[in-house]
Amino acid sequence: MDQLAIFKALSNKTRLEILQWLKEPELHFPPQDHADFDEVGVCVGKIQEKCGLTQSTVSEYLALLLKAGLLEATRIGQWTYYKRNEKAIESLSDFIKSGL
Amino acid sequence: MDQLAIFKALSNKTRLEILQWLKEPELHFPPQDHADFDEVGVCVGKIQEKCGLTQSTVSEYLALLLKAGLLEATRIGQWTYYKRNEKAIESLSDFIKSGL
DNA sequence: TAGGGATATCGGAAAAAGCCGATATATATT
DNA sequence: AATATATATCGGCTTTTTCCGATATCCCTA
Repeated sequence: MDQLAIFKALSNKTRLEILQWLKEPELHFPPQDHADFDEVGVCVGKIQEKCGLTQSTVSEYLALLLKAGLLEATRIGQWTYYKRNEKAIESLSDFIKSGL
Repeated sequence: MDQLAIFKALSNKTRLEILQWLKEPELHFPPQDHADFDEVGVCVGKIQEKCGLTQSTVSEYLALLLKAGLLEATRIGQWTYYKRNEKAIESLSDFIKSGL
């Protein structure tokens, strides 16, 4: 767990929002067929629409959050679904409380 | 509490280290006269020595952590002492656990 | 009130991050 | 195999961050 990489990933408004949207996908994204929110998360395209940034930027943001360990990715067909890594987020909280 | 400002403040190796050093000042700084670690913290000069960066840089880093709410400052004579704002750090941990 | 030490602020050069359009890759369909 | 769609990667321009030296401010003591 690279805390510096995690904090860098979190030090951007859009990336913070993405994490928060993914907390309750059904509240922030339209219903999706063929993929369960809780199981695999939300696909890149839907996240991109919500962000209002270009596809490449959002893809890079998601890759960064993934690399920091805050998200998990699942490829299904031509879609990549991203969801939160709740364990990592809890670990971060614990680290701040006792290690920071 | 501006989470984005907080994460930006934390997204730097030296600033992270400063926060961690200040957690146990007696372990990381030489004993100081006329000022209690627990009460007021550590003065800028000592933190600067430990960092190995210039005085201006460290002063700015401390100001940034202060502005983010993660540190508190006390001026005594010509010295400014900085210590952790434990309440803010705990709030951050809580925010990550339940709000992020 | 003059001088010295501690800290803060300013201006700038270099490095990194933010975002984009173009292009590449992967998968599905025909 | 050709095409279409979703996502990833690349190159580059712009903005922000990093970190410095110089200078200003604040406070103490002579």
